[in-house]
Amino acid sequence: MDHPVSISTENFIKAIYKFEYSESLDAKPGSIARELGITGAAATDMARKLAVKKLIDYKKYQELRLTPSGEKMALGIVRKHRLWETFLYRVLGLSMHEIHREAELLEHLTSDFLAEKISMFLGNPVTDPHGDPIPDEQGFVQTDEDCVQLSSAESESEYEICRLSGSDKEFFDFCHSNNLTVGTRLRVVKQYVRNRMTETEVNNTRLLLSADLASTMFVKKLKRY
Amino acid sequence: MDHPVSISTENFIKAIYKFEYSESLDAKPGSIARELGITGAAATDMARKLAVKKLIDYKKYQELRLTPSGEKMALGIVRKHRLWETFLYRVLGLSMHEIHREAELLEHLTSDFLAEKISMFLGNPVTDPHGDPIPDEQGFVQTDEDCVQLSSAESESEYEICRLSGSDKEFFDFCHSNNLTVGTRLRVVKQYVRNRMTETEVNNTRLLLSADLASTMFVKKLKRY
DNA sequence: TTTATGAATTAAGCATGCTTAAAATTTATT
DNA sequence: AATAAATTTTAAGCATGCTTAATTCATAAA
Repeated sequence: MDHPVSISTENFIKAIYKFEYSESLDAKPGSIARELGITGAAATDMARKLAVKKLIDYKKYQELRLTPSGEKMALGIVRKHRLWETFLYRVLGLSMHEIHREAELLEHLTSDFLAEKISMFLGNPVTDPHGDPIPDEQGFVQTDEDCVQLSSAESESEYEICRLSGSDKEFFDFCHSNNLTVGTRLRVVKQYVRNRMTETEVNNTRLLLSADLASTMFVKKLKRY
Repeated sequence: MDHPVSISTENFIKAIYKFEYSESLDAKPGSIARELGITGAAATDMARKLAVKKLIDYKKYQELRLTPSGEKMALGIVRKHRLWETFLYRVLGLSMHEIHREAELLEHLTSDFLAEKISMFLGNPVTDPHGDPIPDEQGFVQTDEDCVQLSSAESESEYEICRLSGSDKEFFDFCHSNNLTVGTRLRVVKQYVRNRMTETEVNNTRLLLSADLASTMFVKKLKRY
């Protein structure tokens, strides 16, 4: 009953998953197409096919939504992706942007069997090096409710970085040169809603971050004791 | 100049490579098709396409032969396969038949970059757990000239197993239950050429091996001092 | 409310990698 | 050497995953 699917399908499902749970992005064919580097026509086409396979719910001109079985598939892919990232980072010592690039490929040809072996080897980690949660074997994600996108954090409050979900080298170069890592403390100065920017103070430096950037960074309110 | 190729193409190239250097197998479309589980028609079709891409030399009704660039590609895939096998065996502790199954998939989505990292991590090994040689980065294979297929070994001579190139569970079950590992000593009693069988004596036991089996086992003449 | 703009959809077409069925060719057998 | 058997090739067809171009639809602006 568990027919294997193509790499294209897996990437499509993964993109929908990503967009479904993003506040700033919608899961319409156009966005998915942009994400995957294909035309909108191809995305519509794929949407129809995946609907037939009961992996997504699809009504014309509406947003794409994963069915339970589609979501299960997405979580399986995300699990493999993040396990590989953790493994490549911890064991082979690859850098943050390298692990993403390699995991992006390996995730598709990794058996459930191998994923378990990797997970066990790593001591069944619950987050990857970015701080992103790793779904468990049953697809259960341990979400940190206190963790919000920096772009929607409260002004004039103290936070601690809990996830840096970016993937490209530029992102990590930026983080590195500003001493931004998981655990770094910062203060949200002001949200410029209209201009889609977030002003923060980190290490005595003011940073004005675009919403695109600020939405890949997750923060948690700092509780002082 | 180094266009990426599909997984189907990689497997096809790899099959030709395997058959080209096998004494008992020919590299004609039919054999390749059988190996890959596709029809002969599909194999002929693919042969024409790969010839256009200058990866193989192909003349109708003739054996398929890799061009230098095809061979380079084959060696790259074999390198990744054997590096993964070694890695999965040593690091994750998978068994002999499991490493083959997983490496068979991973090899196709492994970048040259990652292959180097794995190789370095392992201390640039020159053979995998089967004893098969791992081509180096430039595609150079360190072949052991003394190592021959058991099926073509000399009668009434003492040998030592240097490679067990099988891949399926049954093969390793057989090896295990007869105490056959790399390094095991054996005596070739007689080659039954017509009936394609090899008679050996190992651990005081007579074994009659089919040519199919005996050609996946490589042995080296024992030099006594 | 009408219209303009952007997005989604449909339609037609193409390359890949297969299939089955029929024809051509080689190889083996007698 | 003639014929039978096996293999290879060709031909036609199909699903996948894309493309471009034309069309339809939704929405936001006038």
